[in-house]
Amino acid sequence: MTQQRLVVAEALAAARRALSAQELYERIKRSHPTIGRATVYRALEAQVQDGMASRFEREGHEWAYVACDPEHHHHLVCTRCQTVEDLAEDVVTPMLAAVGRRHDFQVDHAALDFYGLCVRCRRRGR
Amino acid sequence: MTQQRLVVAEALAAARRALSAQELYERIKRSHPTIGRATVYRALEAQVQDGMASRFEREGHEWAYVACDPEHHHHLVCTRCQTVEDLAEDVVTPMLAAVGRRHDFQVDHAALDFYGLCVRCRRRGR
DNA sequence: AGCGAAGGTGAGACTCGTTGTCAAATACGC
DNA sequence: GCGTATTTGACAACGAGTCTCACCTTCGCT
Repeated sequence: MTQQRLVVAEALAAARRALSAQELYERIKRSHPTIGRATVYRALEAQVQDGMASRFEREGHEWAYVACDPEHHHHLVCTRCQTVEDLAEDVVTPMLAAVGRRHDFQVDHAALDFYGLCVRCRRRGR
Repeated sequence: MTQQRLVVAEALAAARRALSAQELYERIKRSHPTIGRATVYRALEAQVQDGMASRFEREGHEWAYVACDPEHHHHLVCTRCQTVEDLAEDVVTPMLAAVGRRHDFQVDHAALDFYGLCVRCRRRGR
């Protein structure tokens, strides 16, 4: 665990919302001007690998990353403010079971992302 | 609806498994050598837009496309043979409801992809 | 059918997010 | 502390996807 990996992890965690690699790189550069772009990309990749972050699709062919604790890999993404909420594990487990039961399929892992409006944006919206 | 869009749609449907845009382009070029790369990409994009295909992440930063009827947007992807199965709608609906109930979140749409082994590969595997 | 507008196509240049390379710097086991 | 393995930063390279533009289809309208 190096200094830079920490910085990247912290920056992502601090954002508390979905960021593309590029956006994150630019943010970090403000406080750590010497950091290399490749370093940020590599750190993100490593985080995804280790389950400390996860990646999903954003509008229009773009990857976005969010920090997440290793237990929660599924998300509620607010399409207005880009805030990301973890999906409670106790909702996921029955889902996986249901899928395995209904189809004859051995689920290894899943990517469950729900897009919509969070409470705040919904209230503010109208 | 043009000739080329049809060709792309048919090629994707015929594959019956997940293909990257590049792979699909190369397949189509075998039978239609004059087709342009951009055309295939644009056709795929249009199909995703219209709900005739959908896109998800494959191992290691790659997009993959599958044909699907407009009703079924969620998939079971076999990580061995890349076959894609539609997720039954009657499993999805309760999921969305459960999420909306558990979290105070207005789900607009969701990307639900389950990865694992299909029956065939599981049987053949061991 | 014939016309005209609107939009799609093909070829290739181009963009830009991401990855590879390599010498220097840093982390970690002993 | 000491040596090795790994990571870093700078930049070059790569490549999937996009843009451009002249030409060609499609389709509504008459």
